[in-house]
Order: sequence, then C-alpha cells, then structure tokens
Amino acid sequence: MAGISSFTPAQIAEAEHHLDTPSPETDPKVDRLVNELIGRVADKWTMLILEELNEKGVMRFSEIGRAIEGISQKMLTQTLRLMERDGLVTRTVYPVVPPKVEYALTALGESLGAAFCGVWVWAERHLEEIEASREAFDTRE
Amino acid sequence: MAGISSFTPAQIAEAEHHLDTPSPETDPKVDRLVNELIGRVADKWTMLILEELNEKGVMRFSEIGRAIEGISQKMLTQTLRLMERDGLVTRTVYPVVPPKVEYALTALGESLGAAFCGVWVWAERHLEEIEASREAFDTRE
DNA sequence: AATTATACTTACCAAAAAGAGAGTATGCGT
DNA sequence: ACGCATACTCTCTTTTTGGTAAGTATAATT
Repeated sequence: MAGISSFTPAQIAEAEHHLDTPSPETDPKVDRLVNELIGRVADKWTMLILEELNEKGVMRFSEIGRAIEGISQKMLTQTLRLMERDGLVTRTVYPVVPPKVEYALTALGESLGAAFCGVWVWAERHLEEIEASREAFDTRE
Repeated sequence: MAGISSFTPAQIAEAEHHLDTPSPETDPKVDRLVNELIGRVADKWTMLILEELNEKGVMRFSEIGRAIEGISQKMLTQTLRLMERDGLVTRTVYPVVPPKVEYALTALGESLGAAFCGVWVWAERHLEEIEASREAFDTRE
C-alpha cells in the first residue's frame, strides 16, 4: 500500500484546475446532494481501494483484498459494488472457472483520487500538530 | 448554509500549494494514522460546521445549531468537542447567565476547509455524471 | 412564584454498519 | 473421486452510531 503520492502530476493539475474555479453554488438542493455524495465517497474503504487501484492499475478481487489490510470480503464486495454504481470503477467478469473478475478505475475515479489528494496531504502535513493538540486537550481535562 | 464558495482565494492558494508538493510517504504507520484522521474529519457534521464557521466567523452554540438543519444537540456538542480536541476550533466560554459560548475556526480548521474544497468542487462538478451512472446501473440490474 | 433562555450532560433505545463464518458453483490437477 | 481455487452471497451476531427526552444551573423577566 502506497501513501499519498500515487497520483500523477497530470491528475494533480486537474485538481488544481478545479480549485481555480470555485463556483458560487448556494442551491440547498445541490448542497444536500453534494453532501450526501461526499459522505458516500469519503469512506475509509473507498479511499483505500481508490489509492490501491490508482497505483496498480488493474487488479483482481482477491488481489485487492490481500493489498488492503483488515478489509473483510463483505466490505470489499460491498464497496466495489457501490463504486461501480457511482461510476468510479469498471468491473470485468471473465466467465472462467475458477472465477476471474478485474477492477480498474474510470476517469471519474481517477479525478476523485486527485481531488482527495489535497486532503491526504493536509492530513499528513498536520498529523503531528493534531496529535499534539489532542494530547494537550486530554491532559488538561 | 452556503455552498462550495465560502473559502477565500488565499485559502485556496494554500490548498494548491499543498497539491504542488506531494511527499513520497509510504510508511505504513503514517498511512494508518492519516487514514484514521481522514475518517475522523471527513464526517458529515464536521464538514458542515467547518463550512458554517468559515462563512460566519464567530458563532454561538445554538446559532450553529439553528444554521445546520437536522443536527441534534447531542451531535453538535459531540462534534464540536472533537473538533476542539483536534485543534480545528476554539471554544470560548463566558461565565454569564444564561451561558454563552463562542466557537471559531483555528488556522488549522481553515486549512482543512481549503483542502476539502477540492473535493466539494469535484462532487459538485460530477454530480450529474454520478447520478446518471447510478441510474444506468440500477436499471440494468 | 413561575417561566424563559442557554449550553450543556446523562440515560435509554432504535437503527445501521460491520465482522464472522458457512454455503455455492465448477473446471482442473492428482 | 476428492480437494482446491475464486468470487462471491447469505445469515447471524456484535458493535457503533445517532436520536429523544429529561435533568441542571441561575439570573432576568412577567
């Protein structure tokens, strides 16, 4: 499993481009939808799978399972299905025995990875600061 | 409640700066911590409070409660406490009756908002694409 | 004297999420 | 004939999460 750096300069440039053009959206309906979407997508397993697929390209089901420590088969299936439904990954089934299914990121999936890159970097950058803050908070209580 | 645009160009520039310098972090321990941190922080209520405080500056407890539709007192207290612990907000208590407590973002909190900005923009941009993908997925099943 | 306002805390309960483990289909190697 | 490998699905149980409602303190107001 790689860290924060598995996105290419091109992908990062894409994210920057987005940041250049924040739109003045205030429609509450869109707001709600956007929120729900972020909740869906900003999930632990989704992000780990995103990262893994971005790094390796095409992967089989059990290959992803082995790469991501601690994920259960159930969660892997479930997360991949939701990601497929949202158009983040493609799922290719080969009708052979034993079964073979390959997963890969779509362009949309890659763009999400790039967008999240900023948050990853933020988290990594401020990790110590936050831990220090927590410790201070906990000891003064 | 405002949409995506409540962050200043300076904040966005900060986020871009982060994107310019992705570090080659692969340490599994840091990876795990970063992940846990993102999970903590990429939560529905945290993001809404972040947005609200970024827009309004300083706010009282019940003011935030009124601004964010659907949040319970319990969740508001809980989320604000965790944000304070992580160093994202400051909490100022005025010893008066009835009680008065003010909340505001720290620099760290603002930087998180800026980092998330890219994801907000991504979500808003690709909302329709994703809904279309879902619909296609659901009807072909 | 009762009511109101504010910022909580605590207890209880329902719902949702997640983990564990067994079951399924089937061609291939031994 | 038997077990293995793969990618699931299904059920059962546990854990986590979140909502509701009640309690607390006290000064000002009616």
